[in-house]
Amino acid sequence: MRSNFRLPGGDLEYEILAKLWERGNASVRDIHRQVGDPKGLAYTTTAKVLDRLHAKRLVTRERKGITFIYCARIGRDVIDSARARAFLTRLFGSSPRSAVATLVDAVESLDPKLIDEVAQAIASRRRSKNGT
Amino acid sequence: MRSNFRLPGGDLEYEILAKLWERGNASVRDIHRQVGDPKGLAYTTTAKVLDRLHAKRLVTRERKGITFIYCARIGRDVIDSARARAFLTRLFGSSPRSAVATLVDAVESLDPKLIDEVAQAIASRRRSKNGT
DNA sequence: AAAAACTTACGACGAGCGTCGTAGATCGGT
DNA sequence: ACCGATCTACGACGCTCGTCGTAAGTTTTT
Repeated sequence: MRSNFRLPGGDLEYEILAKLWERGNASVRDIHRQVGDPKGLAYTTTAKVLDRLHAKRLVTRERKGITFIYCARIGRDVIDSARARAFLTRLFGSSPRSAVATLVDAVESLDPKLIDEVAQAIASRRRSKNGT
Repeated sequence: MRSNFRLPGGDLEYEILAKLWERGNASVRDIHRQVGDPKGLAYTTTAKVLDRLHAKRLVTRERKGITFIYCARIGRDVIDSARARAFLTRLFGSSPRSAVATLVDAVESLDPKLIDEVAQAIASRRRSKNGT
């Protein structure tokens, strides 16, 4: 197989994984305090999601007494790229060309300023590619 | 409420809707021949999806004898924009800035040529915005 | 030690989708 | 009129994900 893990498939999973990237490691309680609780979720919901993340091999966990300390196993860059590619693949479908314009429109409608960042990202990419 | 319909939530739904945009209108059989069958799906699968599309008010249908003739009710532009925004919103999460670079990377990794199209789309957008 | 608080394990439910199978209605050819 | 082909309706199943509740240990507090 290509990869050893499965992507976080939902928003909550991703958000919790993100918190793990941010903190380095954390217990269910920690994550719950920072993610689940503010959303009004039950403690066991947070625990369950962390469990699924573990089943997907996205995180490791280590016992510390009765508690598990979770830790992201896959880097943010890896997941983010894969996720972005997955989104784009779905969005582009069979006609990438026409989807590009739609995508740019969407970026602009979400936040006009972001367009400049896109342009900038492309520009710097080109600089580093074409020597000079 | 904001909108009168629900977005196609899955890839098959979207693909079938796309075929409807392409053809203007079609029966289940038509769509099945062009989408479902090539994928090895059962006829009733195609029918069911068209049914769900109808339940989501994305298509209209009109009886013609015993058969239904389906027709897209919402324009492709509307759906595509909404879909693109939904994707981006999920992808960006709380930090749009950093996600932009990831997105550009992903576009490039899928097809390097697409980057040029993005740049072009942005350029033309700017032209039409800043007079001149 | 007994009670209260906390931890993980696990089953469950609903909703969304892809996917069928079956049932009942209808059409068409012989 | 009858049989087979075709159409729609609908319930079902598997899977994913968010969401809980409960059970069963462990730790802490009193």
